[in-house]
Amino acid sequence: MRTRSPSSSIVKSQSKALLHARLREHGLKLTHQRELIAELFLRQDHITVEDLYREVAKKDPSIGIITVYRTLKLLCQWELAQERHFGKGKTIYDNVAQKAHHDHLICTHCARIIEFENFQIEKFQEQVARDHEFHITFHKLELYGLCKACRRDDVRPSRRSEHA
Amino acid sequence: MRTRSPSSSIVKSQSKALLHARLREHGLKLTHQRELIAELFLRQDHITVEDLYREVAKKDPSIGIITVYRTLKLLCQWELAQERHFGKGKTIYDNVAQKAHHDHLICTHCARIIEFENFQIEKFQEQVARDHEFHITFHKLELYGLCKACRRDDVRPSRRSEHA
DNA sequence: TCGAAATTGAATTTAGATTTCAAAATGAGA
DNA sequence: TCTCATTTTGAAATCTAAATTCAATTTCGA
Repeated sequence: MRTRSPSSSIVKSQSKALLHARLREHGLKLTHQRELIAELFLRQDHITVEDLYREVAKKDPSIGIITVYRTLKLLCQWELAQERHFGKGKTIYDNVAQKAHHDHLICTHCARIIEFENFQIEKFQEQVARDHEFHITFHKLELYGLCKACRRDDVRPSRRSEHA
Repeated sequence: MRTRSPSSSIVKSQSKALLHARLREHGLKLTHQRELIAELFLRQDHITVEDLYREVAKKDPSIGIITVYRTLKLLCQWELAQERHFGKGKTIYDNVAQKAHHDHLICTHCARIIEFENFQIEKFQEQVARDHEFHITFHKLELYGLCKACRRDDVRPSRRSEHA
């Protein structure tokens, strides 16, 4: 798991304050479970429930995976997290608290996910929306294919073949 | 369910020939189940397994939903269909046999799906891929928000209703 | 037509996610 | 600080889409 640039103690106090504020806003209680789950979640980029649960369990094995589900759901409501569904598998939760929206290049061979931002694309998306009198609240752009490393390995696209 | 412009008899014979060809290529057998499922699938734009199963059952109630799953999976392998996951719910299968790739505007209120194509966006996607030495095989772009009608209704986000 | 091989459908299984509910924790007011 | 209504928790049960298993059936080349 990648670590963010700010030291984790800063992230920790920031995220705790953020969490506390949101909880108060909604008349909810600050439990140590929520605190730990949110802190660990906000420290990384994107994670599955399973993986976050595993991280949480390292610090406090008494916390159940259901609480992880529930807390992530809360974070989504408050737009600190966002659900993402790559394929039919597990849901991935993106940390959207501390950085701008980004899109993904997804390697169908090694499953590596590369993030990118492209202002031009966003601009044309807005144009499309205007053309249809549509109001965009969020978007998802995923480019699937082979990453640099997997192209070099000359892996022939195992099951899925060309399409673009 | 929308009907395509070509008369269904043309679609039927086209899809039958297409299916037959693909089956032969892969040494698979042409069963009347596969024929019916593929024909009904290729006649529309996008559909869930459940809905396609219901359509199939109208013509032949003896066909099981598992066969619909299996046949759609085959169609995906041959790129006549493409899996799509809007949210965490059921998988939607897109009919990609007869038309160019398109992207989607998705209304989070009424669940209406508007298709669009934008050459400029595709161009910049290619640029992004080049920058990362990535080879794109396919992509998914979904713009979520409120459609024209739902904006006008000044609706507050409630439960989402049926597909248009 | 025959028979090997593929396919089918029902039942079972898997896996992610949600619901239920009694017990425990939280926090606002005294 | 203490009390107690309210919220939250964790385990188990449940739900759902989808995959797997397997005996019976169908297909298709010889």
